[in-house]
Amino acid sequence: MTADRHPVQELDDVVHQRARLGVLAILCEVSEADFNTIRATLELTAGNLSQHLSTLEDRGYISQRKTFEDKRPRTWVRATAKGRKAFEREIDALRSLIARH
Amino acid sequence: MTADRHPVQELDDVVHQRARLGVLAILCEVSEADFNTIRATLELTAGNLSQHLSTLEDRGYISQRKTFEDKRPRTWVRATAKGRKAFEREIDALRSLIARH
DNA sequence: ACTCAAAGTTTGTAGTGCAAACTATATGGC
DNA sequence: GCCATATAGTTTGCACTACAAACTTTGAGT
Repeated sequence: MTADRHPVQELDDVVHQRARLGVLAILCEVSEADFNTIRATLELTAGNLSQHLSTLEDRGYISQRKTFEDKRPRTWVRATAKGRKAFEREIDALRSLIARH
Repeated sequence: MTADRHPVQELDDVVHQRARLGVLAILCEVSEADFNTIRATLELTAGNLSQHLSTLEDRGYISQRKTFEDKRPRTWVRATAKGRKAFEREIDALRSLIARH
């Protein structure tokens, strides 16, 4: 009788957060997205997004690429393999949560 | 061109939290559960669960029924209609998130 | 009586999430 | 040229949250 864990226990706190979940969701759809597109899509303030990206980067879930386009700074973001895996795990956990329902 | 909102924007912060999501998930499976069963299922400390239940109660998502059984206090918890609806909305949002994937 | 256990609640602290304020560069009037 | 406004973010400061440790209360064992 293995005490099966409840699906919510498989959730990663870094991933299971509204803004960051949105960021990873976007970055798992497209290979790369720029700061402002993410900001607008999720309707976050720039400051808020900036911090969440740092958190995700510190965890190795995303990478940021700072470029200049038309002499203006522009930040491109992409999910790392680790980040994609973490997102997959979240999705799996959510799937089993929904499946129970 | 309606700027469709991203699914994560539909997530309710009170519901979209590991512990509370677990509580609601359990309470939407069974009509009533007692404090310690929830605590053990989700592997939460009593103090932690106590607070999350208060949060959910303040929001009107659950109701608590304090009883005495064998002269020992025992707390029974159930989801309110409002709580079930909130959980449904969360599930719907998660479903569309997963669907995109 | 004294100790241990059960069932929670309250309290204190560390961490998180958010927007306002700030930095830096570019563009448009005048 | 210089000031105002815009763009693209980062840093800072505060309010809130989440967690566990400490506490409360009653019961059972010896």
